[in-house]
Amino acid sequence: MKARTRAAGTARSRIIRAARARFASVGFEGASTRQIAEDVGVAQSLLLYHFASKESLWKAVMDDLFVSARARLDEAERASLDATIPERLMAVARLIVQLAAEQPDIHRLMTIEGRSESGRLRWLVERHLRPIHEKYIAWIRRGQRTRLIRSGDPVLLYYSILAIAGTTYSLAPEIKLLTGTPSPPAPAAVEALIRSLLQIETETP
Amino acid sequence: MKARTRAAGTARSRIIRAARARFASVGFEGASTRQIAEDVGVAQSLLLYHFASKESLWKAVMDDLFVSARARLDEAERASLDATIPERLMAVARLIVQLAAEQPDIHRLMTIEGRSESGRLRWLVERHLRPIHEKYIAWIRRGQRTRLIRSGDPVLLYYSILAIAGTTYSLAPEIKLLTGTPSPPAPAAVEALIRSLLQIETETP
DNA sequence: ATACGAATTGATCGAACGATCAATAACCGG
DNA sequence: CCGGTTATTGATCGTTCGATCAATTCGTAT
Repeated sequence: MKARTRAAGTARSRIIRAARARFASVGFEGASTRQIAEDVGVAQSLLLYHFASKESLWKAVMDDLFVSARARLDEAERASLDATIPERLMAVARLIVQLAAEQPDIHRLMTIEGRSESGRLRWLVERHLRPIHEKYIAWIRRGQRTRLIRSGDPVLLYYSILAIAGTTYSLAPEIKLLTGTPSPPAPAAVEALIRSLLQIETETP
Repeated sequence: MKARTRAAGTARSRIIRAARARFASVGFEGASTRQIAEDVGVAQSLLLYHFASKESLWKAVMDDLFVSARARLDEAERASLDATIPERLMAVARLIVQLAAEQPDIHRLMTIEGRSESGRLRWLVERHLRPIHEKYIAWIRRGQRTRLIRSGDPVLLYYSILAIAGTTYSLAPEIKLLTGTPSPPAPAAVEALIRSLLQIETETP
């Protein structure tokens, strides 16, 4: 009955992969459904058969991205259930760095979309960002109350984590051109920087 | 002979301003010369009269942005000539935060373009980014040699400064939607975060 | 005032855009 | 092997894209 054919699921998911790359590269308005279809090797009309419109394709890309990201975040949370709040936060930060290194597209997509209060941004905030962000910002607040995390605007601290992790890998081509270094910094180095940013280590200042 | 008419200069610069906003909003490929011309209130053909092509308009936007930014950076350097290296770096960082707050477009443009080793990125790196970045990365190295700045990859540290300053203000719409807070963090708070990131304050760990 | 160069416009080109639709190919339970 | 659902294609619509060009207005030096 509901059994998805192998070929169909494959085409659909390959379209999503190609669309993610295009959207991250040239933005929503700059990406063309014809170009994406050509990347995959299918007709452009197939794209609009699986996804009713360019916008719903974009939403499918974001869903695909965040569903898997949130699953891994939940896993990281469960694995650190009996640690202190700062260490649980670092476990999450470690995964964020890892995700940014694996898929720099995420950060590019977010930076491109976070620019204005568009309908797409509103959709993204309510559907995916709010559940994630509010939880970890609350964590930061809890850590600050017990002086285990440095003081300061929790939102600023949280977005600084995302910023460092994201730009390090999303600007890799620029950094490579600039320094000649072929490979970006190791996740461990980025994680160490975030740890010192939050001043997680000692109990009292 | 060479005297530029007032109206001409005005139209040209108004086109540059509108183009910067559009490029920052929807990227190079997503921006249309017609839309930019409409924003300014002139014919689309005037746009291609002042700038030979869409790409040369983009380059004019970048030149305009970086010429003024570099002038202010030079000024900040001169004003801190007799301070220590870490404090000179913080003077520069302060200005970077200020620039990011005044013109969040800069960071969006850079994130969008820094994505791939395109011709435009190469042009930008050689013409503007390299002279700026290499200087301050060298400053970080000098500060690290005398233990006045925390150890670690200087490139990672430098881009972390840009990342924190940039995303704080370029993602302001997203943060506003998420938290309801109408105004982004004050530059002073961002500057303080950067200072602690570089661990500028004490002499020995 | 007038003549000349710079600024600005409107019309137009071929190409590419998102979207729609009818026709065909592939799949699979009976 | 058949019948119906699903997947895929090719043709086409109206719109918009970057670019070109001739025609027109504007500003200023003479």
